Amino acid sequence: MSGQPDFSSVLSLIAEPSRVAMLVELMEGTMLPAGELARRAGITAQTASGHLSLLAQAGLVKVEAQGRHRYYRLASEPAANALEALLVLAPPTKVRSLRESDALRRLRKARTCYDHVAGELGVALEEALRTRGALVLDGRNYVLTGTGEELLSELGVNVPALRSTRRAFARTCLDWSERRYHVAGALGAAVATQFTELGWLQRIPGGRALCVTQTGREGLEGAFGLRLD
Amino acid sequence: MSGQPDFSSVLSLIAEPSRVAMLVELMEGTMLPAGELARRAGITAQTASGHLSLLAQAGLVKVEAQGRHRYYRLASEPAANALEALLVLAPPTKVRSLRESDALRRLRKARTCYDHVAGELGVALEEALRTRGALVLDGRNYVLTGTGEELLSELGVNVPALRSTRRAFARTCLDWSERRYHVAGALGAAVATQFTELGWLQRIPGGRALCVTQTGREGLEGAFGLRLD
DNA sequence: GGAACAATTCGCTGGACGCCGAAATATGCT
DNA sequence: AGCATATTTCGGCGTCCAGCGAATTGTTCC
Repeated sequence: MSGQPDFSSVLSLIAEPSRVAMLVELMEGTMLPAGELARRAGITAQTASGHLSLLAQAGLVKVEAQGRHRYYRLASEPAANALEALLVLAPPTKVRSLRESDALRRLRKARTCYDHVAGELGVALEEALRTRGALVLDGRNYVLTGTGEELLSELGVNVPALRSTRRAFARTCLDWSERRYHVAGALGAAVATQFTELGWLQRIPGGRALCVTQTGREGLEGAFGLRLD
Repeated sequence: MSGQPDFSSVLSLIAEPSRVAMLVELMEGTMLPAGELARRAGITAQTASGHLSLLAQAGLVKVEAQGRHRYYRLASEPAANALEALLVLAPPTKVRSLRESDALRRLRKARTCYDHVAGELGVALEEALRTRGALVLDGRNYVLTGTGEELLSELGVNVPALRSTRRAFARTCLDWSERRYHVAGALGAAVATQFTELGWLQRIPGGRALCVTQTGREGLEGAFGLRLD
């Protein structure tokens, strides 16, 4: 009846509890895969997929395909602004449980992404390798230079063996906590394995979290000049 | 699992078509009786009554009884601000004016956004200043040139005083009705105040609607070459 | 090639809610 | 008092849609 512009369609899209939960997760500015968003919103992957499809169609989020993952992020600044304005109206913020917060912080620090190193450590490692001329970005892949092969070989990584496998040698992988790329593929996996072998990293069973040992701190600083907090 | 602040309850309340229509009507600042709101939203009195009851319960509107009428108005400044921010998300203006409400048309024309001028007037003002070389866009801010400072000083705006305040000098602000930028920040507020002081604009107390006086029309054309419909 | 995993599409169901008709309450007018 | 108007409450009806199970597509790993 009322010939008003359609305010409510976008608003009701945001209003739905699961959807707004996912949008809030994205407010941080990070990109998150669909499955992770589903988990955080407490819904199944199918439901989340439907929601994300609608949000993308409305131009609220944008998606970037990365292998079998699809990373979502907030599309526009007005969207973030409106969400912030809502904070004023929303009832007082409840505090997240400390346990969750700790887990999240640990994951941010260092974790495995499938079989390679991600998180701050993974990103820092990638950056150190590139600034040292050991690694060069080439589209979705990395090229390991002679310098890089020498450096990693000294640490016990058998680079020639990796090149002969059918698995992609060194792929870029997008990090959800850092929103930057790190090294995946055969090389990434081998580095993670070798660092664990050297006692630099310890995997926390049953999760993706990684722990950097004291030996690891020293080793990483010696080999790559990395200083970890 | 939902450790989130409860965005969705407030937002879904706003998102409903009939309710947002009534809220937009109230954005003008006037108080309206329940029956009038029902008529403008194109619903029956019973339905509107239910909606208004919910909105009042959520603290978005307040009610004042006068005789057998009950006058509703927006409850708070944060509520108006949140509406302003949310409307930015609405899809680009469709076929304008199928049967657009008078209130909405007035808000489109000229209104205050927080404390500065928005709507067609705000956008036209920004455009006039830029084409005259008085204002230059610089990311999220504007830079006022010497020409601009001279121009505004002639109208009685104390520009140097504005620069010494801690508030951002001149920010861009996105307009929901025009989908273009206008001038906010200390400068935007000072301009709105000064224009009101000069008798060019009249503000409806407690509301966002602005009225351009005949003096204002002449003054705006003389100073900025603005021709208003 | 086959298994595993991420993500999407489809079909269905149960619950939520906007809407109005009818009736009730409250105020104002004559 | 009697009638008209303004608003609210109640009960039901119809619709919309979030949610999940099942099946499909696409990618990675062995």
